[in-house]
Formats: sequence, structure tokens, C-alpha cells
Amino acid sequence: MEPILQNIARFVTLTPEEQQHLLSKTEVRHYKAKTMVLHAGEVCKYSYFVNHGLLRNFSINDHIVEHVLGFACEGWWIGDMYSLLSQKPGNLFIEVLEDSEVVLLSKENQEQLYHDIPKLERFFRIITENSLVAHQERLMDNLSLSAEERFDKFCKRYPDIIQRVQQKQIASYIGVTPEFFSKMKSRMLRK
Amino acid sequence: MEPILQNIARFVTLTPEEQQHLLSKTEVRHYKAKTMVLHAGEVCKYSYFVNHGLLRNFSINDHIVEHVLGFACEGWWIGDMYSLLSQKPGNLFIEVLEDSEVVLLSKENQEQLYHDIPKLERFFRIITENSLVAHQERLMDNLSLSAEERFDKFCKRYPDIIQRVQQKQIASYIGVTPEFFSKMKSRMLRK
DNA sequence: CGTCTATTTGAATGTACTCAAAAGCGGTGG
DNA sequence: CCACCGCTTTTGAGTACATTCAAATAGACG
Repeated sequence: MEPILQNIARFVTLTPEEQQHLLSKTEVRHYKAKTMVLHAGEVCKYSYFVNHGLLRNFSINDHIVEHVLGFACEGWWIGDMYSLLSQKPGNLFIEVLEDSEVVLLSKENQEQLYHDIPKLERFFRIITENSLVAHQERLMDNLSLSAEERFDKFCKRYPDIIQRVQQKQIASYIGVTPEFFSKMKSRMLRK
Repeated sequence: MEPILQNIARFVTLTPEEQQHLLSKTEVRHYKAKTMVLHAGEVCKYSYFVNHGLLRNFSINDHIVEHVLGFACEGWWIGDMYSLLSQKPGNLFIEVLEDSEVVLLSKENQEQLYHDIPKLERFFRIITENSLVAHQERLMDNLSLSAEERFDKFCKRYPDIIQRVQQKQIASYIGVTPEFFSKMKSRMLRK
């Protein structure tokens, strides 16, 4: 079964006809690593579901420093929610980190599907709620935990990601500089 | 019209019957300032909509340091989303900062309403999406901005809140100690 | 009016950053 | 297949932003 259908089946049950209808509204694309799927300043037109591979989204400060908002590998959704909802130019870049197969669902088709299949509105409500909870926790962690503790949490929560991305990406996600992250890592290993 | 109905009317249109049905599923309560509406360790049973007054939610580290997740005044929703969704004990306290009138919507009634009035599922999807966008932005701000810049943003975004809460609450929301916040404030005034 | 809490101020400390340079690693072309 | 180039990671020294601890002052509330 299509990964995206499995993903949706976690929370709602679609009939075969509904599944087909959904798939007919999506588009599959293949990207090579290092592709920029979305640039800051552009309007985000799609929700992206990762069949296979790895992507990240991030913003840039003063045209210099990158800050990673998140990673998405197999079975994850990614996008620029601000831009997608408002249809205004966003601040996020979406970059492909490994050769990937991605399912694209345009905003118009997504809204169409909410109308055609109300269960999908429920599905997206639920995953948005879960994402919100995760962001709230990460926010509180950034307010209350040290860099080491944030790294520990990242390791536990995303053990697979660590093996697949450069450590400067993890440093950025954690919220420290690559230099500091390197020192912190060797300090932690020594224990 | 009831504030909660006005709030919902921002995104979906309910018939008078639907409005009545919704109201019949809610409960209005009055709280005195300093009341703890929810304690960490309890299961959150309700979504809270503020008719009038001011609340905050926060967590506590090592039984010492508080970290403010957010404030909610007239027209805002508040709760412990993690606990509400999972029905497990949460980490958040919800405290009343000013004498308040609050509308309570229990989890069961909320799910019932999703079924009875699908438009409400849309409503909650939309406000959850908006909340997620706000949390993403706050997260990126915490990763990339200085304490002064975060305070500036807070002032612009919540000009009304500043006048109504202790500055240690703002310090905690921003992510600095009360002492540092005090020094930062006087430093900023000198310019 | 007195008590309790919030805010301010100061000094010492620590965590994380900046800048700079060296070492490591990966991909590409000759 | 090796050598080179560019980028990532490591390491070090100096710095800055924010914290901790302590004490004084101000403010709120009964």
C-alpha cells in the first residue's frame, strides 16, 4: 500500500474509492540531494509527504546563519505552514538532504479533499495537533534545558536522523553553533 | 452574542441551532485570581476559552524554575494540549492571573461536537494550524534572536498583555531570569 | 502598618559564541 | 586510482551574554 495511505490510516479509515480519490489529487516527484524544493521569499504551494529519503526546512538570519526548524524522513510531512496557510511569501527553505521520493499535495487539492472527504479534515486536524504538542515541548525544552540535555532528548527522539545528517544540522536544530556542538560532543564522550 | 460564538464565526458559520447545541455542551465558570485551574500531574479534561480575564500556563523545572508557555486573555483558548489529547497526566499548570470568566469544553463534548457539527472540526483545525505557526515562529525566534529582540517582538505582538502581568512572567516567557530582564529593560530605556 | 513578594542593583561566575587555524572527509576530475 | 578542492569538524584563545547569589529597595495586599 502507498506509504501516504498507511500514514493516513493511523487516524482515519478511508474506503478504497476515497483512497483512489486522494491519490488522484497528489503528485509524486523525485528529487536529488541538495535540491532546494522551496526558497524563502516564495509562496509555499504544497504539503510534502516523504515516501523515501530525507528533507529539512530552515530559515536564514541576516543572510548568514541557518536555523533548522525540522527534518522529515520516510512517513513524515513537511512544508512551510505559515506560507501555505497565508499564501504569502515565507521565510523557510526546504532542502533535500538525500535523494528522495516525495508526494505533493497542493493547497487547493487539500482544501478540495477536506470538502470531498471530511475524514481527511479530521486527519489533518489530528496531525496538526500532534505537531503542535511536539513544538510546545521543544519550546519548553529550549527555555529550560541545557544544550547537552537538548541533545540527549534529540538523540532519544530521533535516533535514526542522527546517523543521516551532518552534525552542524543537529547543532542548528538544538540551537548551538557547530563549534560549540563539537566541543560539547567530545566533552560528553569523555564521560 | 456570546464571545465564544464570535470567536468561532471568524472561520466558520454556524446556524442558530448549531450555536445553541454548541453552547449546551459548554459550561461557564468564574475563577478568582491566583486559582490553579490545572496542576501538573493531573489529566487535562477541558479546553478553556476566556470570556473575560487573564490566565497563563506554565511548567516547572526541578520544582523551582517556572517557564511560561503562554498567556490567554479575552477571546483566547488555553489548555494543556498534550494532556488533553493523550489523556495522560501533563506537565503544565494553568493559573488564573485576573478574576476571570471562562468557558469549559470537555474533551468528550468536543469530540461529540466534531461529529454533530463537522464545521467545528474545521474550526479547531484552523486555530490549531494558526497556533502551530505561532509556535514555530517563537521557536525560531528563540534560536536566532537576542533577549532584547525577543522582548521587542513580544511587545509588538502582545501590547495589551504587558500592562497586565508581572514582569517576571514576561521574563519567563521570553526565556531569561527576572534579574536579567530587569537590567535589560533599564538598559533599553536608556536608549 | 506590617508582611510578603516583586523588582532593582552589583559582583562573580559560567555557558555558549566569535574568530582563527588546523585536521579530516567526501566527491570530482584528471 | 589518486590528488585536489571544498566543506565539515575539531581545537584553542579571547569575549560576550546571561546566570547565580546576595542584598537593598519598592510595591501590593490583607
